[in-house]
Amino acid sequence: MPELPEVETTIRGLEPVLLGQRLASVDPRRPDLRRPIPADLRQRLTGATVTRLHRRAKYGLIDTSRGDTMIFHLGMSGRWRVDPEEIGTHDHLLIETGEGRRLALNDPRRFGSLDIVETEALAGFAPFVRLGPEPLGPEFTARHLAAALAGRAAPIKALLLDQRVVAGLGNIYVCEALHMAGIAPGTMGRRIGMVRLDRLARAIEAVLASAIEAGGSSLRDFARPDGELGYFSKQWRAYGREGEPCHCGTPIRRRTDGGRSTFYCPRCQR
DNA sequence: AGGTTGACCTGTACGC
DNA sequence: TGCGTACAGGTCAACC
Repeated sequence: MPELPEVETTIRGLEPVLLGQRLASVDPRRPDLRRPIPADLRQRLTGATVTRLHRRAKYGLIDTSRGDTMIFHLGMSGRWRVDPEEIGTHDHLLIETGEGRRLALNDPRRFGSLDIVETEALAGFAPFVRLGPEPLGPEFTARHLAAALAGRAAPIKALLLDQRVVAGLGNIYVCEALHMAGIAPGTMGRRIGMVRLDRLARAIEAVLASAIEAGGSSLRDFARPDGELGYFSKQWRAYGREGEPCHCGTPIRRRTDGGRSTFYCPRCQR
């Protein structure tokens, strides 16, 4: 679930619960997820007030009045549960706010992460150092793609999954953007000219924007205690649609690249 | 250096 | 019902 639009929607859903609130308790339930959870995370957050929630790539950022930022990554299976009735085995971090709201970071596969860094030092946080531009920001253009893909022989699908090229795309939205742009996933990066790169950049922006909008339109569902988000209406044109007709009528195909499924239309995507 | 592969974890869906 | 297999939205280290 968690690619850029899902993290963005998560941040927007957490905002009404956390923004301006004092963190009455912050309780890691295990020492690590994908990597160790900083031992001082609890102490640095407890009693602090949340001043801002934002996002970089697929990372959620929670700033506090003490000059710290908690950084969470949802991995493959992470989500925040709001006011859960019970705490389960995969609730790895518990938070209670000054007004008694409770949050649980739930992540069965534990591919996610939790970190805390000084807000001023965010740019130096190791996973951020080499990230490419935000796809919905001003630096992301066809020109940027041209520079990033110059001389690259790897397939465009792999290049778009590389967070150094552009930050925040995952398997679903790469498939969707390539389908929308009419580019075959196996095309070598260096073989894509400016006209198609321009189409690709706009497709990426459009796919992400509409996914965020779809999430945002049902944000009130976020706070359901079961944690089900309910807004993943499957409006995908290619992803998960093997055998179903593309808008051109040709059945969508699925293949495996580097262990990941790729969905594409063999007629529309060249 | 760039490109590719496998490992990390658990849950779920499906075929027999 | 039970068992085995395939697969899942992400990174990152280790290899050619």
